[in-house]
Amino acid sequence: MQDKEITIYDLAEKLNISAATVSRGLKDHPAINKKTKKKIMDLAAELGYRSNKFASNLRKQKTHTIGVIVPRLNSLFMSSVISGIEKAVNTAGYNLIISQSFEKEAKEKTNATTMFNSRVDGLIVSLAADTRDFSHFDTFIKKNIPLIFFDRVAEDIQCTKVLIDNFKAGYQATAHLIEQGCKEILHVTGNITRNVYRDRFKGYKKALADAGIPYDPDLFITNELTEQEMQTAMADVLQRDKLPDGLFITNDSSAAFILTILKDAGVKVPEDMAVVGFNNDLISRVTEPAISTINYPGNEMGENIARILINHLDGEADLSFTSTVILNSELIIRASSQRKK
Amino acid sequence: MQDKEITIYDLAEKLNISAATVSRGLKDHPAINKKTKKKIMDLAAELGYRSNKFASNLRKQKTHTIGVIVPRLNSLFMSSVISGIEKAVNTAGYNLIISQSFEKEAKEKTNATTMFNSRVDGLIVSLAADTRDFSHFDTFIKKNIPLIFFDRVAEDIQCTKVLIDNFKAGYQATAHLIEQGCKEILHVTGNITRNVYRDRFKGYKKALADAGIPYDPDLFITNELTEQEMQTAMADVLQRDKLPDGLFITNDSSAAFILTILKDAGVKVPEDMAVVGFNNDLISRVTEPAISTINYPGNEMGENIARILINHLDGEADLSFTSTVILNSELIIRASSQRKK
DNA sequence: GTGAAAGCGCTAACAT
DNA sequence: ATGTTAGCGCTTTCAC
Repeated sequence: MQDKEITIYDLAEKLNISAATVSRGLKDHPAINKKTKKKIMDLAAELGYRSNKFASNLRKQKTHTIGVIVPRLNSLFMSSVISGIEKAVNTAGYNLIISQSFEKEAKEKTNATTMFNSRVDGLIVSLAADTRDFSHFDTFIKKNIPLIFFDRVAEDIQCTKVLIDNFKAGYQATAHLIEQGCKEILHVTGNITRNVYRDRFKGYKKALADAGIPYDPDLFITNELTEQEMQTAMADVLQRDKLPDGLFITNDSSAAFILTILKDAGVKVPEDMAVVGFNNDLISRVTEPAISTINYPGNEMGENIARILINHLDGEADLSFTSTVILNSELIIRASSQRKK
Repeated sequence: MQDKEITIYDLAEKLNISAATVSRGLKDHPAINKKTKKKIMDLAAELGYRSNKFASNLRKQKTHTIGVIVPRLNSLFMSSVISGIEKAVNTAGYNLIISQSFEKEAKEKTNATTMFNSRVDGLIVSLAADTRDFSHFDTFIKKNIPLIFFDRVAEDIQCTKVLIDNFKAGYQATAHLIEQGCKEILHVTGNITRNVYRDRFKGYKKALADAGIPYDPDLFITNELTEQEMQTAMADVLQRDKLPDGLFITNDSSAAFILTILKDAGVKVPEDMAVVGFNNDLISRVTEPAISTINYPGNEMGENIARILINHLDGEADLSFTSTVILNSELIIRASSQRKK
């Protein structure tokens, strides 16, 4: 440390007032004289005073920190959610700690522990692909630390959830493929114990049913969504006698990757197979053909999440804390699925 | 708060020892009897004790928190760097606060202030595209808070920098295009006040010079790398009488986007124009044709950065703190630039 | 409108 | 090997 850190005592001494008054003045306490306040503020600015959060948190037993655990940060969707959260949180004077589970339950658990030990005032989570056990959230619930899930939610935990209507999105994507003349629609998705995948799958099945197309289990592939597994799964599909004529794939990166596999196999998109992805990541726009996809309001979702949490923390909206917020999503039609003019 | 929070005093009382002993036992102090340690540990686990970081930080005047400011998190490169940093930092018992500047100097400044007020023990930065003024880092330097830049570095600030040899990478990319028969190579890049872009540009010019090709300013485009600007810039290029026959583009997303523009304009890649990108993001592999690119070791970079910082903080390596670490990069040749078998 | 004083939970110098 | 003690900087109750 170069310059010594300035404390409220230093300010108090120089102004010949008490530390208590300085403390109050700094946070605009109503009982303090305007002039005194101004003197305090000015001196603080001049001396480069910064409040010591540790002392303050220690005293107040509140950290003004919010934790976020997400599977990964490398999608447009996630970064817009985070950006939305950050915006709302910053303006409310809270800090953010972000960590990634890399789709692993084990990492999610240690992340949750770290968050707990950092005494976050609230926790925002989108679950890892392989999380089956939710006991790492028990400590939060027990201590009444508010918990919000978004996108990939834990359905058995009673708390606020913010997500899109995955059933509807799955339905729309599938209905669109049917409308384009597809009859054998392959659905490639993640593990359906996770709500997002299960609901999309339900929407897919309902759209088939509504169109009088029987559901064929051979046209349903679920895996960990890695390139490796996509490769294997598609190799298998492409060896079948009867190829599917439509693909509904649960995320754009996988859809883009599968497009390269189809290309290598000489399958024409959309003529032989029409393709719909999910997320509206940049990647869906640069492939040849561009991929039809479901667009989700990441930023809006982030801001919503943060606002709900902060209102709760600031004690303004205790009541509606265990609600579910559904945001709109939309189908964006591009060349990969467009067969009719 | 539900259950009251357990403190070392609670543990001390139940075990009939002093709080100091508990404190020492908890951190495995060598002078404490093994049996006592075990008793302490066991009781702590049983009662769900968690150390109060605020008290500890307040006392130790150290936060064990490291701040990271990056332009954006949505590239494979950035997420691997972060992942590398997180890994190294976690194992060393430090926490991480991550924030994004979204390529804006203003946001970078407020982020830096937040980090400063959160009293991070060290700060890791990759600069926003439009940062010209570096005064927001002065406070860190003045207070001797270690600062590390990576990738997009501030050259005038004396501190550790971790990056790749952008000159070499730019040279390789350009030389490769020349080797493929390109004579009119357009270089599209960011503002060359930023080291990464300037050095790539220098490499580009050197490769041209070495091949006896004169540098043509019309074949050099610098902008903010947004889709909008790419669109405008390429529209201009495509109207020229003499089109370039090679493109060296400073990042894969832009390269992928430009590929779509070329496609719309009926330009064949690589026949009419050979294309090389930068970063080896997933996106470079899914376009048609796949994009040749420069691969950078994101994870390795992250781990390096974190280790250097932590060694410094833990007082193990004070000396070499103002060094520059150059990591290897490599050219990956794909279809977008391959004209000769 | 302002001050005095206690205490948040932990650590470390010093003592034993 | 363990205990005593003081203090990190802030907030807040209770005085006046």
